[in-house]
Amino acid sequence: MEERVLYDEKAINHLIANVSEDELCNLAELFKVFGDSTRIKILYDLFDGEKNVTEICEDLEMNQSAVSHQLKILRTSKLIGSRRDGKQMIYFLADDHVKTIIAMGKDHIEE
Amino acid sequence: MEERVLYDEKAINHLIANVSEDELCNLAELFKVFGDSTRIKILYDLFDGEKNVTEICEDLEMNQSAVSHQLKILRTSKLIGSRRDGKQMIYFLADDHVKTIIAMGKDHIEE
DNA sequence: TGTTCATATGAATATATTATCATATGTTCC
DNA sequence: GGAACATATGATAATATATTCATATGAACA
Repeated sequence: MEERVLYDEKAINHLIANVSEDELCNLAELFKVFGDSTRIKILYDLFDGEKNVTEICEDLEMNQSAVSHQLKILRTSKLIGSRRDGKQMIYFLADDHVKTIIAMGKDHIEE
Repeated sequence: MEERVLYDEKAINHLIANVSEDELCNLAELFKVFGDSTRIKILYDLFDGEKNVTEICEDLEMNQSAVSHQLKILRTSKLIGSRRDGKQMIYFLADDHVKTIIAMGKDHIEE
C-alpha cells in the first residue's frame, strides 16, 4: 500500500537537458540552503502557514539571532518571503517548490 | 509555451506530513550532498549513463583524488551505485529521485 | 612475482559555515 | 522624544568541508 509521488518524466527530462556548468553551480547553491538542519526546520515550520520570528524561535527552541541569520539566507534564496506587520516580521514559504523538493528528499530517504 | 513539472499534490502532502525532527536532520544531510558543485556536476555527468572514475575526472577537469572523495560521499548517501569492471569502477545514478530533485531545483531557479 | 593502470584513502591545509554575543535598527505607544 | 518590544546585523570563535599531496589497495598481465 505504497504511496508514490507522480511526476511527468518528459517534463523532468526537458528541465534537466543542457544544464550549463554555471547553472549547476547555482543548483548547488540552492541545495546548500536546504542542507542545514536549522533552515530545513524553519521551512518545515512554515508548512503550517506564515509565522513571525518569535514563533519560529519558539517552535525550534533556538535563539533569535541564529534564526534571523538563517531567515536571511532563506530569503536571499527566495525560498521564503516576508512582510512587516507592525513590530513583527511575518515569514512564509515563497512557493510550492519547497514542499516538492523536501518531499522528493523524503521519498529518497524512505527507501 | 511553458513546460511545467506535474506532480501529485496529494502524494506530496502525504509525504511531508508529520516529519520528525530527526527526519528533518536526515533530510538536511541529504540536501547537503546536493549542495556542492563538484558533487552536482558528478551527478549531472552520470545523467548520460554510467561512467568510470577516469571519465568523470576528464568531464569535470578535476583531479582523481578530489573526485574519488566526492564519489564516496555520493555512494554513502545512496545517490549513486558502483560496480567493478576489471581495473575500473563504474558509477551510475542509484535512482530517479536524483533527476527529480535536480529538476525541481532547476524549476525553482528558473523563475 | 613484479610492473602498470585504476581507484581509494589518510593527513594536512585552506576555506566556508554556524551559533553566539553584543549591539543596531525599526515600530509602537505613552 | 523616550521606553519597550521585535527583528536584524557585525564580529568572533568553533566547527565542518573540500582539495591537494602522498601513498595504499586492487586488478590485470607479462
